[in-house]
Amino acid sequence: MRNWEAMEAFVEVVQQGNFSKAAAKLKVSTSHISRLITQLESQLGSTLLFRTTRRIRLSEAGELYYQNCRSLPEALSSAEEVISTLNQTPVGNFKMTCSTTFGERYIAPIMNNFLLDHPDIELDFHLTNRTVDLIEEGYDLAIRMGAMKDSSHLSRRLCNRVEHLCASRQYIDQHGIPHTLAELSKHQCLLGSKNHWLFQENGQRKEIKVASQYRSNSGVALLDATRKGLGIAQLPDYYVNEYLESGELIPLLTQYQYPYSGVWLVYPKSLHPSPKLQAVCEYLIENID
Amino acid sequence: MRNWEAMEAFVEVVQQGNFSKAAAKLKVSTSHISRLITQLESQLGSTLLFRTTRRIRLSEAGELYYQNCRSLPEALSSAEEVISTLNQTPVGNFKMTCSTTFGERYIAPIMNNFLLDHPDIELDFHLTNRTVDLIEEGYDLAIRMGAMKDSSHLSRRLCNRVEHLCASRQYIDQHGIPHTLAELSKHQCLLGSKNHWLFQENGQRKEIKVASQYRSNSGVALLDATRKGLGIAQLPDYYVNEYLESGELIPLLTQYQYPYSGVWLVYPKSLHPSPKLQAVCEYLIENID
DNA sequence: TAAGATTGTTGCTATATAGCAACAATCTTT
DNA sequence: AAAGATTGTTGCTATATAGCAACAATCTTA
Repeated sequence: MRNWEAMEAFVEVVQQGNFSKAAAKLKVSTSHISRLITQLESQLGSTLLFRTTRRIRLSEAGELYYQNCRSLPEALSSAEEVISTLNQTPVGNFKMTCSTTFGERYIAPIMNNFLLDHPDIELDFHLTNRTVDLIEEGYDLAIRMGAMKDSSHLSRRLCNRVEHLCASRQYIDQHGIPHTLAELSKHQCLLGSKNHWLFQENGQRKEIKVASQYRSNSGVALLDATRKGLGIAQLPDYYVNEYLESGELIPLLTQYQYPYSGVWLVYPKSLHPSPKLQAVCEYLIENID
Repeated sequence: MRNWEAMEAFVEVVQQGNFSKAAAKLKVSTSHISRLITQLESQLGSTLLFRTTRRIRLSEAGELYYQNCRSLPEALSSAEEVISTLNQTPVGNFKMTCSTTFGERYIAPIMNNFLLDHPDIELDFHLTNRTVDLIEEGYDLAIRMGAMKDSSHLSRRLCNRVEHLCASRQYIDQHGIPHTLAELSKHQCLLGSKNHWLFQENGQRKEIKVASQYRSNSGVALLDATRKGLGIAQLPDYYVNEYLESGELIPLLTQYQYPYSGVWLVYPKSLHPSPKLQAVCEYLIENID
């Protein structure tokens, strides 16, 4: 770990012409400056400046060292300033992901409006039902169904979604209506990305693993299979609301329906969230309904 | 005083890909690295890198900061290297001063030989009888008659010179020979740069202030005045030896002659003398006789 | 699948450090 | 010419700091 502070002190001493002014500028004591310079000269094995009690003069080595170091403090300041301006306002590239249908139907319109208000933000919006590794793949934000527990992420509830367990009239006519969770094992269960269904029994969250001969990470495919009577599926309200209303699909086991299958904003853990992330999150929460 | 070490730690972490390797490279503990990064992020008010326990990834702010800072460690290293090579061997510009005649007659020939052996040294040799301010005017070395006491300089004896008090035969015939120091006040005293003469009485150094109607900072002028019988002068042996031998000038008060009126190498105080200074001093002392 | 290895973080403490005050050496001013 | 102001240096001490060890979270390997 090299002696950066001594270098900065030296450069400042040269520019100010004496130790006292340099100390004042750097907001440290002159004794500190004095010791830093002495130490620097020791490390370099070279006298950098000759000093009387009143005046200083650069040695040839000091002149060389100064010429090579004078730009460094400015460079660091400029680097810090860039970050500072980045912190002032939401700007930059924003990479986010969301499940396909929910994204297309709800998130994309909100984000597009957001971009109209924030022309300095570039959006990179990946719609996929794959659960991506945020940090690994450099995402700023994911919108996930159901909260995830992960030591390196934080999450924030975006809105509440109900997942409806349902089947087509045709399927019910053939297989009957299940009345308990246990009865599900006798039915054709159509699974999505997760290999369990979420219910609530006596106020307790309950994850039920069901055997399945059908899986798809596409809600659209799942919905189609359900409508064609291939089995029972648990689908978010925005897929099935219209079919439940029309009576094409029948809600099942509603007494066990989990009330808060939330939609979450998930982002990498950070003590200092970027303005762009904050702005996007606020805007989404504000405009989701 | 800005946080240079944290910046260096950050750059190293980015380049090494993790905290541990960066710590090893910088020869500090990982805990130190961890705290430096945390502290840097706090100061900048921005998360620079997202970290799982196993992997890190730059945030947009981190990427920007890295791009702006990556060259700084190299720059400092290179500055240090320049000084290091400067320390290896005597090189560079060497500015020195000496009294005119002594310089012309003794020092210049030695320095010219020195330059033949050291083509990398550029000499700036000022011959003057003015007592220059070494530090103020940027001199590396002065050659002075008589040691000087000064808190901001060091000195080293180059050789011994005897200052002969003498007068011309013609002057002695007219004014007689002084036999005591007190008698000098009755004589015409020709003064050089200093306004006193140096003697020894009972082993004690003794500076005698003499009234004078003639002063010159030029030894040549003083010698000429002495030879023409204008008065008594105290002159270094290299001015008068030939005339004392020929009998043209008569030595006076030899029992009071100060034995060690030395010639001194005087240079700005420094804990780490430059190789060029050391080389010049050694060479002069080696070759003065 | 489980045990071991490796990662970054945090509490505790020995160590290093920075500031205060006193000092010596000039320079300035009256 | 003398007193006061200002400079850089140094001893002392309160404070900050860096390393150790323990830890939690993950990845690797058998």
